[in-house]
Amino acid sequence: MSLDFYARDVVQVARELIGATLRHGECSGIVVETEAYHFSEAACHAYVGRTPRTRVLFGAPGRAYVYRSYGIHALFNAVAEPEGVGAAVLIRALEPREGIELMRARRGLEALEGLCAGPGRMTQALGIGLELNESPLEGGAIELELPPADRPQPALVAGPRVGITKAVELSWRFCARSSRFVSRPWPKNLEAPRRASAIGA
DNA sequence: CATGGGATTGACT
DNA sequence: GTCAATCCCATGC
Repeated sequence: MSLDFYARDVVQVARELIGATLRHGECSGIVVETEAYHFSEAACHAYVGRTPRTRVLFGAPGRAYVYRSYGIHALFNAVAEPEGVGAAVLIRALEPREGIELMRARRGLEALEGLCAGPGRMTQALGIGLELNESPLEGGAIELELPPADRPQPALVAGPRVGITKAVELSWRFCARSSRFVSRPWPKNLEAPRRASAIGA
């Protein structure tokens, strides 16, 4: 997947990453849930500008942004937008594909549906830690591969992002519509995903 | 240098 | 439904 893919509108990248394959070591899965974050809105870490923490968000697209959440969990993002624009796509859930027994061992859980259903659970299942911050998403320890061009893109639903208190009005969370591997049940009133860029919407 | 707040999860009432 | 765990880092004094 070329850098050009990531150097675009982060909301569009978040949509198109649904269906991609995320791989680390022997474990892999299909991305079924993403969220977009852009420096122009307050829920994004890059909202505060360039700091030691957010430097990677403003850096080259197509790299990993991995940070510690609540002192406990590692959350994995793909840096998007051209260099100089702070933005990233949070990968929140996978449909497990390879290395499932290793994922089960790491998670202490048998059920497929629970292995990668949530951003902290997913990184635990795949063994992604903070040391992978800034690593490239192609040719490095972590690989993010777009689905083959002949596979139709799955139907998406969009809704508000999970676990934030600012910029809650943005529908920048995307899920594969019928997937049972998403991090939480979808709200009752489904919202059709927006076609155009939602930056500033 | 002290403080406060999380892009969460799992255990518990 | 509620709540604690746990630590990095941005902020303010």
